[in-house]
Amino acid sequence: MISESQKLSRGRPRSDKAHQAILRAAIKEVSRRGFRALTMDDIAARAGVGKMTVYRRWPNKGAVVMDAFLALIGPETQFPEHPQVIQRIKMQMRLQAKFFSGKYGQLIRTLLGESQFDMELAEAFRDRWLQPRRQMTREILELAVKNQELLRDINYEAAIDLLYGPFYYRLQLGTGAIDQEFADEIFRLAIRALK
Amino acid sequence: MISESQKLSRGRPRSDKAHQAILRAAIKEVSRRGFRALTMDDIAARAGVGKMTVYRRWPNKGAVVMDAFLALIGPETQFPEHPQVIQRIKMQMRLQAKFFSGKYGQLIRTLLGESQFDMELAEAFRDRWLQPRRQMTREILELAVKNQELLRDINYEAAIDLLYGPFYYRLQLGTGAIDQEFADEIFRLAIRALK
Amino acid sequence: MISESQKLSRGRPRSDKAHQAILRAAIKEVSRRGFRALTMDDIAARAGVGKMTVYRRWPNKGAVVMDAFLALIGPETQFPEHPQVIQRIKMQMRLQAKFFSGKYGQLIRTLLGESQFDMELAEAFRDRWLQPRRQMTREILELAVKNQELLRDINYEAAIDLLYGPFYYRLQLGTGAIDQEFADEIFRLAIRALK
Amino acid sequence: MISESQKLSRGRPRSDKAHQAILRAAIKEVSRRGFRALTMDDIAARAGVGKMTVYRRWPNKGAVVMDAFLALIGPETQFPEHPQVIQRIKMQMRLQAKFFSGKYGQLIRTLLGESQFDMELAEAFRDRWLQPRRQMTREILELAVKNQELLRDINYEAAIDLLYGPFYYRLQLGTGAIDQEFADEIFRLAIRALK
DNA sequence: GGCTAAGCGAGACGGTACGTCTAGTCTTGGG
DNA sequence: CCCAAGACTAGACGTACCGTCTCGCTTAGCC
Repeated sequence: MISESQKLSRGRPRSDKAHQAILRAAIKEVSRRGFRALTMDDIAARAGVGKMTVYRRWPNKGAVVMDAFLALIGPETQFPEHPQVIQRIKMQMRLQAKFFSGKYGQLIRTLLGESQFDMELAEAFRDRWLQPRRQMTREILELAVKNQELLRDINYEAAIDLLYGPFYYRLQLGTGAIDQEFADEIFRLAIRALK
Repeated sequence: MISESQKLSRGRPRSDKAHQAILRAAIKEVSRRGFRALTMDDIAARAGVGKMTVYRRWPNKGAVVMDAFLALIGPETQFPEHPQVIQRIKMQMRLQAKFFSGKYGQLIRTLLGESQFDMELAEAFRDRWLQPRRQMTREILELAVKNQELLRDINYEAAIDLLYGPFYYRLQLGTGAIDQEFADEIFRLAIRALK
Repeated sequence: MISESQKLSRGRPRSDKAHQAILRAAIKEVSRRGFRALTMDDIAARAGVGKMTVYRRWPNKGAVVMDAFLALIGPETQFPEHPQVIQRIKMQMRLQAKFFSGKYGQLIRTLLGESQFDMELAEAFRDRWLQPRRQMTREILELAVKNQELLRDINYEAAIDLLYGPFYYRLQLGTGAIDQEFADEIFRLAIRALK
Repeated sequence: MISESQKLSRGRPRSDKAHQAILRAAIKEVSRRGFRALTMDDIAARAGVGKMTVYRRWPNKGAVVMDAFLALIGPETQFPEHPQVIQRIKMQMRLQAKFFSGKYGQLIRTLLGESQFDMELAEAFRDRWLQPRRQMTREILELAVKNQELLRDINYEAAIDLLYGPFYYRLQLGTGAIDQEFADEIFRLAIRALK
């Protein structure tokens, strides 16, 4: 936790309005022009903000766009409820398929690509996007094991890689469509491997 | 073949020495400084070559490095022979695990990352690196089906994604080690799904 | 006088301590780093004062430094007494020579240079530094005329320019040393022209 | 001398067209907007040139404008011919008065002001603008001495300071008009001191 | 003794220019 | 027509400073 002493900090407090404006501008501009063509000047200008205000908060455009992405669309792609627990995974995989092939698929590819050149970005992607979803998947798998829907003694990490690896593979390599059919087939195969 | 028409071209022929020097320089520099920090000037200077000479042959640094990569390490990671055909996949997956976690893993990550911003690079990666390996895998799977080592009616594309997706996933996302244990586990699960 | 109307102002009165601290900081920092490298942030920080407190009192760093300069060294370089009135000018020119070639010569150059870009600063320099000295010189010259030490019908403005122009010329252009010898020679020539 | 070996230098030679365009742009823009408001981007844009091309040749805008000034108007303000040699100085002083009070007077003030903050600039001003004129003046004075128009044993440096100091003093301090009357009066007084 | 207006230190704000860097192209003389 | 060298245009980068604004907090004089 950041200590209370920082609450006592003096001087003008950072503007939340500027913060939000920057995130909105980042998403808007990255959608309009793509990540590479996007510039910090663009973001600042579109947000009606000085460049320093952006750099005070984020070290580079990758970090801005990552934060914007996570703030905006993090809350989506939840695991829907379902009486039969492993079906929750299937449902979420269908959502993910739709998500990856839609307008944000390109954005994820971009962030993932950029992460290869920026360790902090990679860490943020892992910790704030990937891990929460892996954790949820793991809990569901554990429950399914307890319900005897799946084998005991699953290697959970490998199992999750098997379920989701193919999605990111197709997203990045473009070897085929990411649609409901694909999601269902991967789900079918992976579950077959675990049952 | 395009060679004959080039024989007719007038003027000084392109120097193969320069070509090789550029590829060597690209590999050397990309290893030393990383892809992002690498510049075309670096490559040209290290190769003792004018920048024009590089641009005459490749449109940007991604393309140079991709070519250097494929020329250097394309021949490796073959599918070893094995009497039981699906074991050839297992063997190759072990090789791939070693390869991905070694010094060239970083390079692949980089090229893959850069591909997200450069369609031509992505295409080159798909066509010259990925597809030959997928094709080989497919032929082996088809042979295994014929030998009744695997089920009939396999969705080959999905099957290959299931086998290799987890490798690229771990390579890019860094969610775990890529070692022989991992390779064997993914192989075991995927084959179990197909048998 | 404006003082009475200010007495009526309500609220917290301006802190004289802050005022003095700013002037001291300005002199200290401008000596240490030079005028160009000096920033308002520097001055405020060194004075232990908010930037607002500086800007409430002066419009820019030129004005601060000018005030600091005049407050600090205004009282110096007086015209010494002498029974033969024109000798007072000679004495003062020697003082000025010492002053211009000493540590404050650089500061005057700087303020004069900055004045070329700032009308208010130029005005302040003229009205608060130059004119009092020109006025004093004029009175001495008039007295000398009355005493028949000099010709009647002197063009006083031109005469003063002749006396002091060479000092500022050497100060700014650096064409030679500004020492007692120089002062005496200029004095000798100028007086010769007026006698 | 810069050695001949530089003539052998390889690569594309610096473009004289760009060089001239930059100097023209600098003069045009500095006249239009003033020195402070002028920016390197302006100069480059107006010259149709990349910023690097400007920075490759000059370290800052002061240096560009100084070079532009000297290239453009250096050739002017010569010493006219006259049968009585010291009259040549009078004539030149009238030209200088016209020059200082005209459109380039402001530019000289500016360069002189900027020189207070930039040693190289000050040096350029001294060596390339001031010294040639001082040298010419000195030669004329020496000739006048030989012709017995002036006293023997003149301190030439002080004499030149006496002649020209008042011009720069009025230019910089604005204590009065710089017109023919002023020029003639300063000339009359200074020559009276030397005769 | 409480009210209220202005000043206080701190530091974030919008803006602008800086000087550096890289990309990809062009221009030399020479092979 | 290719080569090495290096200058070219274009434009993003991240830093610095400007002069203003916004906090929570004094510090006075006036009721």
